Amino acid sequence: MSQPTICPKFEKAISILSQKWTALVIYQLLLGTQRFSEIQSTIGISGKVLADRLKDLENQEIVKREVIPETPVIIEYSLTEKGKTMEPIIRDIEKWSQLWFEEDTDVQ
Amino acid sequence: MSQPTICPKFEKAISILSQKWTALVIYQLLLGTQRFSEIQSTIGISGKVLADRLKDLENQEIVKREVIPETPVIIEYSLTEKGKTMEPIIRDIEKWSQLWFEEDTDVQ
DNA sequence: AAATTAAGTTACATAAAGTAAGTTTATGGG
DNA sequence: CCCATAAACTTACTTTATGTAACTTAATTT
Repeated sequence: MSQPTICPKFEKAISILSQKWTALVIYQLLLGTQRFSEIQSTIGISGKVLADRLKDLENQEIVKREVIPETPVIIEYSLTEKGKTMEPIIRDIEKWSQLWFEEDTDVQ
Repeated sequence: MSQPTICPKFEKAISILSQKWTALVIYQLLLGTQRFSEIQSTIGISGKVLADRLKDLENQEIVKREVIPETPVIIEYSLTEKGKTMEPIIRDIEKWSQLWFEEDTDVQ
């Protein structure tokens, strides 16, 4: 007998969100446009992995990259419309976390 | 100047959900109680990693493990109350995926 | 006693993430 | 002109996570 199968669209979404750091990057960008170094120091991700994630998210059209020709050059990252529609997901995670991790001691 | 910091409860929730396979395991268990081998063959995870994930989720009290003393022994996994309250998160991901990945060809 | 079955576990291989130093590009100072 | 500075990466290398396939355990049934 054949196994039930998982919707490929859902699997795709999950594969994006289950990459380490992706959800935190999106969470940060929900606060508004940010620069590479801001994201990096706020969430504590390495430059290498952040560059990777931002490229992936750009390819997925979740994040938009803008070059500001100042000196030294500044890059601004922000969410696209597609990215902004992920807000309910992030907010639900936020709400759930507040509900179920009461004390700091629960969080290790 | 000090960097803004991320809520540790939120980070904790994210660290659970951003592990590979975790969301898919929970998604499966939202369908009801399932056995190890059912989860394994439906989502296509290796036995090793599934055993890991189920242990983690049990420790987090998201999943409940029940031994059915038949022969050979059967283990039933299901969501706890805490686990069930993750449903909105999973449903939002599902909705978002349906909205933004229109064609199978988008999904690689 | 050998075979069967579910739920793992183990040993080993590959892929992903972490770390720290280096690169690029554009100025502004000496 | 040459050196320093600063932001955004990149590279080389190490450590951790995941994948693969064979093996283990325990209770039957043949």
